[in-house]
Amino acid sequence: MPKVSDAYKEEKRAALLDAALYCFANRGYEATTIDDIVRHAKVSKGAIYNYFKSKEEIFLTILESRNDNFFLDIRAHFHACPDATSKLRHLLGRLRSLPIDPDRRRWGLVHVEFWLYASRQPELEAMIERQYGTFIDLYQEILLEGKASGEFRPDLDVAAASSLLLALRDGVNLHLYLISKNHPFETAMAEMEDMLLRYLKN
Amino acid sequence: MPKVSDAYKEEKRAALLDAALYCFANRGYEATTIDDIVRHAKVSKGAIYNYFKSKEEIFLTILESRNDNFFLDIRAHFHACPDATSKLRHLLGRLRSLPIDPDRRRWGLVHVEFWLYASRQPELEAMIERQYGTFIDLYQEILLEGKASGEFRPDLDVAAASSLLLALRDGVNLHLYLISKNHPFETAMAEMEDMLLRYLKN
Amino acid sequence: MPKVSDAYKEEKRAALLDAALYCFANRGYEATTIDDIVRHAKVSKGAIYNYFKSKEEIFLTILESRNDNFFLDIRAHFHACPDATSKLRHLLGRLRSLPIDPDRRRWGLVHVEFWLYASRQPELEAMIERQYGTFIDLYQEILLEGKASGEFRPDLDVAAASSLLLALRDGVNLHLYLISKNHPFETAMAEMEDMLLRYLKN
Amino acid sequence: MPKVSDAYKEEKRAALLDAALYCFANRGYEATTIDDIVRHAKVSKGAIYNYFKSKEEIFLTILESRNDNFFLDIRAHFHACPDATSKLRHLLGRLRSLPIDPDRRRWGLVHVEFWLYASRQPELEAMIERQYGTFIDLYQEILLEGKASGEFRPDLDVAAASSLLLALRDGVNLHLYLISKNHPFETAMAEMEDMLLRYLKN
DNA sequence: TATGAATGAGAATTCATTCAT
DNA sequence: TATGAATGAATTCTCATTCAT
Repeated sequence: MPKVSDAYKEEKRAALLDAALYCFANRGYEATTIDDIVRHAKVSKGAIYNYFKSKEEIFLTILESRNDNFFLDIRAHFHACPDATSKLRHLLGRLRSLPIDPDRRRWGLVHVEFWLYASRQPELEAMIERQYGTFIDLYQEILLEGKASGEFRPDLDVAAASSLLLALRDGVNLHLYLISKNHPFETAMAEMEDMLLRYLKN
Repeated sequence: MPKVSDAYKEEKRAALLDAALYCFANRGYEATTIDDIVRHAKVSKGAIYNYFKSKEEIFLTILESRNDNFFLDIRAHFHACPDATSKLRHLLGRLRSLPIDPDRRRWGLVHVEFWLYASRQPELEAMIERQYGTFIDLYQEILLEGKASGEFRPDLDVAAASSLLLALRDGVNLHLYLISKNHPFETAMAEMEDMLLRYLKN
Repeated sequence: MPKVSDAYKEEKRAALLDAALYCFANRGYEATTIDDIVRHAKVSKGAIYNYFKSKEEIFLTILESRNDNFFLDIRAHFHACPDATSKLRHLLGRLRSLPIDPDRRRWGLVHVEFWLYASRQPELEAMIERQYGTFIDLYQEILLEGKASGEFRPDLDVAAASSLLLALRDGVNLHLYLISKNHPFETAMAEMEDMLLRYLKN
Repeated sequence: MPKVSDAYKEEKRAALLDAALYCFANRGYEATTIDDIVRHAKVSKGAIYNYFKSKEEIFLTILESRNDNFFLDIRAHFHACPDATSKLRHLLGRLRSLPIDPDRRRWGLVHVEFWLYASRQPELEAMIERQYGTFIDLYQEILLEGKASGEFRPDLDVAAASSLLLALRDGVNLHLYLISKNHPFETAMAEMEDMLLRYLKN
């Protein structure tokens, strides 16, 4: 049985994804070559095709996995949040930590790159919609909880508000990624919280 | 001396830019080849290099020009706006018209692509900062006018608020570009206006 | 009769040759573009083809003309030379002046470039042979005169010696063109004269 | 791990260099295309870039290697030469063998082409100077040995004479490469030896 | 004749993927 | 499975020459 163990394969696969992630983040998806990735993973060029059938598959796998992990992480943190407001604050807090973490900033760009990439390819539309839907659901859940608990005003339009919040989050993300200088991060974040709470709480 | 008129050259240049714009919008900057552009412009491959020295120059020229036109257009409309609130409403109104215009939607993606592109190339950083700065100035102007006229609350942090508004706008833009289905545009826009006015007016 | 005067045409032709000469010398034949030449001549790109049918023709015309002028110049100087030895010294003196004249050094490279170019094209072989023959004739003439006058030894093999002298001259030329640093020009030239006279005079 | 042996790679590399050498010799460096080389080497276009990073690198590699081999060969032959005169004769003898070997003649032209090429590119100046210096050293060594042994006259200016000899050699080379017809090779070579010995020995 | 825009056949190089070992 | 050499289509840009005006 010359077949290597599944654990070994899984490990190698993960190492390849890590290497790809590193390269995508630093150079961008298009600019990253298979050579870059295998060099980084210390693996031969042919080997990578035993694990993924194309560069695109690597890209999509990473995106999916990061998204999944993101949600797992969020959910874990939510356990410690007694109410909707604190959940919202937790989400906003994540944005706050971005400016000081260059890795996460670089990664944000890859996410945007994926959006662009996917938006040109009809067969990826479903993937975008799904990811988008998952976020919308998360926000709606919080808003509904807040309405139920009386934290947020009863006439809040949950569907519209959640898509608005998501847009705001992504816009702030985008600017954080792209604009590095002379940007009043701290106060802008505080203002954002202020604005949101005025809007949600009445 | 039968050299062609300046008008002819200008026209041809514009036609090339149009062709490039069309291709960039449909395929994206990276994916668009010079061949695509010249085929679309019904021009030989060499001809385009009489007008632009590289594919990148075409890209940047389009970006700059669209940005300039955007501002001219905005300023023109502002003349009809008596106060800061109506100016803000005008800006928000532009977002509203996006969903029904597929061309503008496609173009939004090219804009985002430019941000990504520029963010990887240090020599374009200045261009990003400049474009960003121009928008920030526009927003600050409105907010200051609103504070002076008493439309907006006197303790508004203009710097933070303008960067917040810009982020919100770009986030909404992004989602409009990317998410085409099941998106409650209309109500989300109304909510956005509601949220902003609550925040600005107190 | 809309035909311009022949004098005008001749002038323009000369100006084009001058411009081409300048460009060839500075960039080399291959690297020089028609655009370079017309830009330098302040002439339109199409015009040059009214005077020469190709870039190659310009090249060959210049080479021929420089060669002719060279001989005219030599002959003129020879009138002041009473004997073979002084003629030879005059030719050697020309080499001496090379190191201090950057223009002539640059031009030497174009000559070599022509040799290379011509050596690959059978139809130019005749031109090389002709130019070579003209030089050989010149040297033979001097050597014969020197033998007749008793300046040079009577058993000198004029045919072999002239081709030897020419090779020596071109070798020195080549090194002068190519090697710019740490080259003992002055003493090497004196040595060359010494060597030649020992050889010729016995 | 069935990666090919180093010997295989070395062989392939050598085969590519041979193909390039063949093409450069027949068409010249500039005129030779990568397509020419790979067609000759019966290899795909991409393959060559696994061995060399550019056409220029191929060129320089060949030049360096031929130069190195030349010196190894010379040194090997010198072991059989008892004195400076015989060493000098050996060097002159090499020139003699040129006319009958068309390959070496063709190669001489590529060498000259390299000089031209290098003389236009500042970063190659060092390579020229180095190769030139190696030759000068070789000649100086012989001349010094000849002076020490009393073969050559004691007042010989070694620096000047070596650069003179080198120029003579390259001039003769050049003419051999370029002039194929009606050239009294044999007698010219004998004359050259005669001239040199008169000059060196007094 | 003069102009310079247009042409289009290359040129060097890249890179995802394949495949013999 | 692993290796990395091989493949070759695709890409951007160049430039001598042509040609409509």
